[in-house]
Amino acid sequence: MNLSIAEENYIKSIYKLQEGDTVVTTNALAYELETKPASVTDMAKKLKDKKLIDYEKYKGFTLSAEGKKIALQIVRRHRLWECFLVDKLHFSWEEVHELAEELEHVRSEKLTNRLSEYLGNPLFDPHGDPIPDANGKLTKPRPQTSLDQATAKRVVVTAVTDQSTALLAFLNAKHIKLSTQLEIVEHYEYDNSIEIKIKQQPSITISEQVAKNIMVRPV
Amino acid sequence: MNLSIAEENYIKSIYKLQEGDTVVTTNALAYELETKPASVTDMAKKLKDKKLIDYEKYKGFTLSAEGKKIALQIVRRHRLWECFLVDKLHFSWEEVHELAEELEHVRSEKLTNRLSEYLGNPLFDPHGDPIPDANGKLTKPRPQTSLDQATAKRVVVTAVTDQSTALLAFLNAKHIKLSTQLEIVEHYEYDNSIEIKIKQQPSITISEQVAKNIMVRPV
DNA sequence: AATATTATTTAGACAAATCTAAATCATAAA
DNA sequence: TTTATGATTTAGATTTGTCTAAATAATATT
Ligand SMILES: [Mn+2]
Ligand SMILES: [Mn+2]
Ligand SMILES: [Mn+2]
Ligand SMILES: [Mn+2]
Repeated sequence: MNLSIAEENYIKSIYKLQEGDTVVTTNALAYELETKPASVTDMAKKLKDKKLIDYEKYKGFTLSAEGKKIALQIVRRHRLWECFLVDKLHFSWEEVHELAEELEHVRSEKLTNRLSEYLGNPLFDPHGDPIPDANGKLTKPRPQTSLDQATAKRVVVTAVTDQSTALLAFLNAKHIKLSTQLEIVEHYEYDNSIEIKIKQQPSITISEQVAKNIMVRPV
Repeated sequence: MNLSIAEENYIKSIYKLQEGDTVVTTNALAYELETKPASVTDMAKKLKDKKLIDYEKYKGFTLSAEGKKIALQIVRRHRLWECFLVDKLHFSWEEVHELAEELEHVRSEKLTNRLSEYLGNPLFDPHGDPIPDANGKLTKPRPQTSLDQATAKRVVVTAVTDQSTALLAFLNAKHIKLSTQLEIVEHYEYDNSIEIKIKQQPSITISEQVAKNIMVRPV
């Protein structure tokens, strides 16, 4: 199966939107890929012909087994490159997504596996997302809740849901990154903002919107 | 200047063929890029419009100053990725060209410079070719001759001219790589074959064709 | 149930990159 | 200097991925 970069991007986005097995709609995918619904319909036909998606007119689409396999390979490459950029080249986590978006399209199993080995076969990328192994198997995600739902007093950051540059830059400015330990000082009912403290630093208050996008686990 | 991958490949190939300032012909470039002369003419018009080459119908072409600058950036990325693949991921030198052919198209100065730094700002790639610095300046190539012209008795391998997988695989099998020290034992006039010895190993005889493509310097 | 709204598809067009076949140019040979 | 050969360009097509505008289907509202 020889896929173009465009086809790979579609496959990956369908995978992302589908979460489990929800049907993906034309408009949602167009929005995700910053393209137009008409273009999505065109591509849907191509991917259906290649048996990578199940698709009936007006009924939305989901990845086929083969499509899912390919999606996991792309996601694997994407997340491994993100690890490389952060761990080895010392990029900060909000910079790496865009670069990985291109690097992920270099299709070489040997390269991918060597890279993984070189990085110590990491299980999670810099944003806390699990990295599929060479067989496409995902590590079971660690038990986690969003920061606004957390009940424990001391938590550690495991992931960031919204990976917009804006949020990641904000977190960077506040020195909140993956594995950062937070102490939840106060939960203000008025606007659901949360006061948190990172050890050795003065406590800060973050909005509900931010807290919703920070995933944490106890201790 | 936003170039497509195809345009970048053309620029790089023109750079390669032009060596100094020789005019590049349509057919030569078509052969190099494994495409057809008609396609080259089409692209020549585009690159001329973008002022990356000087081109008049039927007169061949050369890179403009801007084109040369871009070529050097692509070459820099290509050779740095080759270093990465060999030094860090332990690929052998005959495998890396193809992968670098894709990785070179990720255009990010920051990534390129970080990668260079990470590798210790290497001056030569795994095939002995010089790596342009961030300003496009090339290290003066070391004084070298092809193995069949060498006069010194003991030489060290500095580059390989023909980078076909076939030759590189042959050299690999004979344990000849960059920086390998060779002792020239005998030069047979009959077919211009050369008997060489790598320390600790029985001597071997290589053909003139191979010797012509191995560059060496004394000591 | 009829109508309005929104989602999706179709029709037709365009740019990029390629190709084949035919035409044209440059030049080497006679 | 004419002719033959090879190199190069042009004309016209094709594929891929995209778009706008119009048509149609699905769904929500009255
Ligand atoms: Mn991508
Ligand atoms: Mn990520
Ligand atoms: Mn390339
Ligand atoms: Mn090289």
